[in-house]
Amino acid sequence: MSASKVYTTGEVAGFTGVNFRTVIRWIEKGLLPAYRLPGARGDHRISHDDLLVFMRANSLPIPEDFVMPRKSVLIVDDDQPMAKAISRVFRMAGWETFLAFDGFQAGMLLMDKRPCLMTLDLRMPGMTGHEVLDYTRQHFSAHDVKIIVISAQHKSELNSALQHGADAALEKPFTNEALMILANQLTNQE
Amino acid sequence: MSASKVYTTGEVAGFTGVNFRTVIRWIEKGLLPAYRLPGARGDHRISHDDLLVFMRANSLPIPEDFVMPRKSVLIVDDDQPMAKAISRVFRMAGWETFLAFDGFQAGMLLMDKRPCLMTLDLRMPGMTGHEVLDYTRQHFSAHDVKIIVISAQHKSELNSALQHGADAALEKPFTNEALMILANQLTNQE
DNA sequence: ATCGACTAGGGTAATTTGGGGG
DNA sequence: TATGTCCAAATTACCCTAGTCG
Repeated sequence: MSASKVYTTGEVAGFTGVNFRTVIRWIEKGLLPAYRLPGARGDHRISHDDLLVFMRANSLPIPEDFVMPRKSVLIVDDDQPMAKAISRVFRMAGWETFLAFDGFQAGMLLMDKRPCLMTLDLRMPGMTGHEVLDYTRQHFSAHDVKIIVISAQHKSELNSALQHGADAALEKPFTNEALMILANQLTNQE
Repeated sequence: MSASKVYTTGEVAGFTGVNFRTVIRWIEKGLLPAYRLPGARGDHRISHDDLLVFMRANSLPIPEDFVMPRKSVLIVDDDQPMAKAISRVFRMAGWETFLAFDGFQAGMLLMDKRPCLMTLDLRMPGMTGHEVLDYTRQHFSAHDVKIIVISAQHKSELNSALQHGADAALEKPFTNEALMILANQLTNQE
């Protein structure tokens, strides 16, 4: 149940401040443990733990966002009572919470606080959930944030959101337990 | 990404105006903190922050492009042709430009790219310009971004925006010259 | 004037890094 | 986006010369 997060060569390059070819050479020289995916290209994958050992062994600076931060969630919902209710549930479970009541706040907090989870109400005024999903997925290769879409809309809307990159969908009304189980599932298998 | 920029000895030599061998000697004497890449050669890497401290401690002149990144502007406008037209004007003047067509993109790009200027159309759907202004001002005490509000609205609206923290207002239609003069005024004054 | 320690920078060969096109 | 390969540029260690200063 503790499948550790793995990185591509490009992500490791970002963490270490070198070119991705250099990362491949480290792997080829046996300096950095990695495995390869089946297939013609055979992409390299580097586990979080192996990379940490490598960086420590070579005295490379370790970025703050590399060591897994405390569990934090960005709650995006224009319905403030609803947002606060969700926030309460997460805080009871020991999470750090951030609230956004419009798209602008959501975007700022997402990049500023880098939460590991975002709940997104599909009925946000002035922004379609799909655009947010597409745009988020496009910008988050390394840091990835898990996204739970929440809505009372028709099920097909939620399914559509899943196809646009949401990691899970929750139909209103839902129980606190269902929410937290989903949140923990998504963030534990990092 | 939070991976702060790191430099090679050659780049530091360029910033400080000395030979790269001298940079290596600074490092060897412990004057300038650095780490080394794994491998036979063991290239040195110097972090931006360490270099800044070093240059200040030794009263070295600090190049413009070292602390001050290239002039960049975030253009927030749901009217894409208008946004692209504005972008073109800035790029002609050597600026780096980012475009946001909704509030979410604007928030993300503002925190991610940290532009030194933002142009904001007051008629953004789903977000009132005032909320954006208030919220931005609230979050940007340190990294001040200058804000130009752009609108065809009544003058009182623009004045109201100025009271909410905008640094300048521009009434449509406006000339490219007026825009660039304003942009340069706002970003040149420290 | 010469000496000796120190510093900045040049030359070379071996190696690494990173860019470009497939 | 990632890979393998080729290639040019950058970087290192080592040795060297010239200049500075007491």
